[in-house]
Amino acid sequence: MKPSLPEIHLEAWRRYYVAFWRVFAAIEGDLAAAKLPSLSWYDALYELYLAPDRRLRMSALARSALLSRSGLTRLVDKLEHARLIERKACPKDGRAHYAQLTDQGVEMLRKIWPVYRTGIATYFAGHLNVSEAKMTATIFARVGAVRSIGHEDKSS
Amino acid sequence: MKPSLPEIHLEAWRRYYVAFWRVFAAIEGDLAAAKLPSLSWYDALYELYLAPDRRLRMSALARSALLSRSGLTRLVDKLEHARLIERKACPKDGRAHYAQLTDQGVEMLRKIWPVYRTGIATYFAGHLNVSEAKMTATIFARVGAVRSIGHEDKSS
DNA sequence: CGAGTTTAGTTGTGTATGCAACTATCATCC
DNA sequence: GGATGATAGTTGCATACACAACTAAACTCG
Repeated sequence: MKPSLPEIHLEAWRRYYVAFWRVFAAIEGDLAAAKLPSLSWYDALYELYLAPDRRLRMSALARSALLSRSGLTRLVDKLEHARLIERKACPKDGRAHYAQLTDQGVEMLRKIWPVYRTGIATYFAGHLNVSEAKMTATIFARVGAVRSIGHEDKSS
Repeated sequence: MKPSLPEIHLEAWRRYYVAFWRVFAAIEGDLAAAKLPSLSWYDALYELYLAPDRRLRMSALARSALLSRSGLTRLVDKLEHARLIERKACPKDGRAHYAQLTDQGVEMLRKIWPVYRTGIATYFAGHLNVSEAKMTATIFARVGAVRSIGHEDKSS
C-alpha cells in the first residue's frame, strides 16, 4: 500500500536531508582543521563517557555509536591504539569484551567538545529559536525511534 | 567568543543527528534490498533531471549532489558505465564537461523513486503532522543555508 | 603574443565503513 | 555431557569517499 507523502512533508525531507549533510561537513571540516578526530570518534567516546563505569560491551557500543559491529571493531582498534580506550575481557562471558574509556579518552572528549559545540551552535542552533528547538527535539525523538523493515536484524 | 548553546538546542541537535543516521540507514537498506542503487546515485540523477536540458557541468553537479569534485568524477564514471548519463564536452569551455542524463537515467529515477518515497513516508514523514512538516521545512531551509568558516572554499 | 595564474576535471592514495565468512564461546536439549 | 545452534567479536574483501597533486585549458597583463 502506498503510504501518503504530502508535498510539504517531502519538502521538509529534502531540506532536512540537504541541511544535515552541509552541517555535518562543516563540523567535520572544523574538527579536521583543528587536527582533532572526527565525529565518529567523539560519538563512541561520549557514549562510553555516559555509560556506567565508563565501559560498554562492543555490540552495545556499536548500536549507540551508529556503526556496524565490524565497523566498531576497527574504530575500537584505532581508539585503543590512541590509548583513548582499553579492551577488557568480560568475566561473565568469554565471548564478550568491554570497551573501557581511559582518562586520556576523557581528556580527548574535553578537547573535541569546544570545537564541536561551536559547530553545533554556529551551523545549527543559531538558526533556531527556543520554541523551534523544542519542537525539533520533540519531532526527532519520534523520528529517531525508527525500526527498519526487516532485511537486517542487528538490533534484535 | 563562545557562542551560546542552550540545553534545548543541544538536545535538538542530538536527536536530529541520531534520527538522521537511522532514517538514512533504513532507506539505504530498503534500496539495497530492492537491488537498487544508493541515494548518492539518486541525488545526482535527480539534480540532472531538474536541470535545464537535463545536463549540468561537473562541478555544478558536485555541489548539488553534495560531493567533492573527485568524488563526483568517480560517481559519474559509474553512472556513465551504467549508461544512466553521458559525458559531453562543453563547446564554450574546453576544460569543462557536461553530465547529460539519458533516457535510461530517467528510467532509473522512476525505478528508485517508489522505494525512496516509501522510505521517506515511513521513516520520516509518518512522524510529522502538517504543521510540524511546515516548520521543519522552514527551519531547515535556514539551517541548510550554511556557509562554512573557511578552511575550504569549494563553494566560492 | 607569452609568462604567470586560475579553473575544470581526473588520478594516486589513504581512510572509513559495510557485508559475509570465520573463530571462539555460550546455551539448549536430548 | 556432547551435539546443535545461537551469539560476540574479528577479519577478508569490496566500496565510497576525501584530499592533494596533476594535466589541460582558459584568463590576465605586460
